Amino acid sequence: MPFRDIAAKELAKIFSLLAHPDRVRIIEELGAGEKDVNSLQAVLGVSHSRTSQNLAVLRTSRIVTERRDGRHVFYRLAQPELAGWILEGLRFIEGDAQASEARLNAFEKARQKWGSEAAGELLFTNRD
Amino acid sequence: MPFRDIAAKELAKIFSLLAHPDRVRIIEELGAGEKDVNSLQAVLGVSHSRTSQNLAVLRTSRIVTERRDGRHVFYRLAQPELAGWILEGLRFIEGDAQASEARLNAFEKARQKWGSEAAGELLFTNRD
DNA sequence: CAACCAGATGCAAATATATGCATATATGAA
DNA sequence: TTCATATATGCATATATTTGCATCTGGTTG
Repeated sequence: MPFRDIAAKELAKIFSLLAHPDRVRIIEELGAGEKDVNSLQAVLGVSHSRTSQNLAVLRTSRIVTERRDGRHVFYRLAQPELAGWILEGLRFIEGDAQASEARLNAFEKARQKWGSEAAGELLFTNRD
Repeated sequence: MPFRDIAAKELAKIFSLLAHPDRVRIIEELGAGEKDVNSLQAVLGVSHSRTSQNLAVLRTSRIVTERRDGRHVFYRLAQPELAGWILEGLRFIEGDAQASEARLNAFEKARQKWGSEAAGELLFTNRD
């Protein structure tokens, strides 16, 4: 298999790891610093099982790493720039001229929110 | 639904559009300029139907746009920077310290190859 | 010119495979 | 035992891949 195909396959796999709302949220949350499972679950507003399962996906693919402290397990991004890269991806959504007003507004808010926190600072400091 | 969730959902959807080896390849090929379906099919080495259907996915989500000329349909990236963004994603694969030698080599080659073409120039001109 | 043929592309149905989610159960530390 | 987290199972849904057919276009031939 040519290297292009290998690379495309690997990259596609990475995209598929990110192709889940909960996991996007998790990565963005962790962009602000490490958090334990319980905090994440509370913020996401989903079941602990679901949170744990999605963390398992990210952990298995080494997108996040874990640190145990007593009964709590704290997760952090293995590569913090990843959160920044994901935020940058928001640009392409915004760039979609056909996007609905509501959608654009949602992203504008999201960008302000996330942009003012942690990883967002990498990208949005000199924009707008 | 809070805007964070909307945004995460939309972004996850975009990731899922990219989470396919053929589509990654297509985007990278189109990063070098527009191409017709036949050329893409030849380069990818997959059936025309598969090529067409993956193009449909990208077309429907307005990641690519089409232009008809005679019996040929030429596709191009709606947002050329997208290819650059994807290439940048390669960094996170390379950054994975656990990655196998073979995998790293494949990516090194891919980076050189793609990096010297079209969209790659956006990113890799002042690196290495 | 009309009929026809072939290339290029799109689309659909059938099947295979993968993914997500909830429920239930397990581990492990205090 | 209880709290925090992880994993297993089973089912529903979604996605991918192949096969076959429909459509459109341009050139060719009668």
